[in-house]
Amino acid sequence: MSRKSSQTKSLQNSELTEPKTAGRKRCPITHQNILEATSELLSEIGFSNLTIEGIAARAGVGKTTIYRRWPNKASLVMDAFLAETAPQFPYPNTGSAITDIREQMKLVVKVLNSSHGNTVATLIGGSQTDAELAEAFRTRFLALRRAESKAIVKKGIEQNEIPSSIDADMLLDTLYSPLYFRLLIKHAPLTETFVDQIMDLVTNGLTNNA
Amino acid sequence: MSRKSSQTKSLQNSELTEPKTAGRKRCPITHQNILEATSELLSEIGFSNLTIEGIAARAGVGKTTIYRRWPNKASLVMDAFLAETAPQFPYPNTGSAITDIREQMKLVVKVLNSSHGNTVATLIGGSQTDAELAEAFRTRFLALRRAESKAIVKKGIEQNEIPSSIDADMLLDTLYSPLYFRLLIKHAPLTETFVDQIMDLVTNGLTNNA
DNA sequence: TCTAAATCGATACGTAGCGTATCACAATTA
DNA sequence: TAATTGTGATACGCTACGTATCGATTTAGA
Repeated sequence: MSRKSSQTKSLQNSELTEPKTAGRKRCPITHQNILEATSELLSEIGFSNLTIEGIAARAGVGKTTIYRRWPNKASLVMDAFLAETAPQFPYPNTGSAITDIREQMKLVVKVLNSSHGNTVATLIGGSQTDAELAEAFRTRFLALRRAESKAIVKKGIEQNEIPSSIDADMLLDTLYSPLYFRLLIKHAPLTETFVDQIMDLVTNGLTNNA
Repeated sequence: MSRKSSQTKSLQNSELTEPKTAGRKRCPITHQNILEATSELLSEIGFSNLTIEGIAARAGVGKTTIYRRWPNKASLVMDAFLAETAPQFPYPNTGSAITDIREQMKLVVKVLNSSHGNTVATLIGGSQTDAELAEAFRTRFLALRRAESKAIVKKGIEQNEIPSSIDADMLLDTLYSPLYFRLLIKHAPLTETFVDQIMDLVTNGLTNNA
């Protein structure tokens, strides 16, 4: 087991405190090319059909270089996905927390209906047999949006739009899960109308016939 | 391309109208052994790690025999899954439709928390890169339970528990998706309490602070 | 009873991608 | 200049794919 000193190789964002050692640097353009090739292939053929050799070929890079920089496919794919998708989910800020959430849900629908949707689906799919990918998806993607959403729920509670007895995780799961479920199963279309229906149902309730 | 006359090979349930031709019969015990080996391996290692050769070895069968009977892995896995799981989701019949659904959701939680849960997750996961598996999962598994559920919703509307304006598919997606989402993402536990919270939220609504 | 048809398990085949190792060369630092 | 590290190329053994072929076995019908 040879020790490679500067090996980053992780699911966290790279390059925090480079130890500054001798030797040739890793080319950042190569890094970019690999991430782009991964993104392209991911949306074209999906996670499980993705091969390191295929990515290397598309990026014009030796596959050794990829294995040197990422410990596994999941890690690479997650980096590529986040680099591309992180700026895609801005949170609106209207006066009402409920309206904020409703609008954000419609934004999620837009993204899930774009080419990114297939990627998200394929990542959740791959997570079912790749524990590292699953962990990366939870901590590096979902947890971030969940934290934002919880802040809005908190605002809603302070503004008396949402009862303080409500469990935020439960509420957010109830609102957002149907979007992901339709993305994954494709048994019914994923539309903005669907968002409105869910939101109306959850705000008014069945007994409060709207 | 040699023509094999009696080849069943489909995602529908086999043996409808056997053309009754000459030649040796397919051994039904072999059939059973293959399905059982598939179920075992599926819950042990998941869909995408499953190999036909592995199944053949476990079942004590030549892999040719499997390829002769099923067109692909998805088809075989779906047959194995349904043979094992079909009788697992009985619908309760209390007086109230809402209560029926609540109890059935708790039953689903039980199943998803059992070893079958891993299988369901792995099937949905595999569906993201296998269109045939996806189609089979929708039509041979989900559609059946969805039909049952819709009947209960209809009963609920007739009994004035549920407003007639409600879209049944939307309602059922809102109720059940969070269960599957927690199964797939594993970001929070899947409990009967969770079911109660969802049901309370959807019946009372946010404004009707329960 | 004999013949044609179909299944059976076993085995071999070429193909693809895995992850590792080794190479000569290039870039960087001390 | 010398030591160190990254780079792309190539070769390695491995596993599973899906197909083809084999002799043996079971079955239906003439």
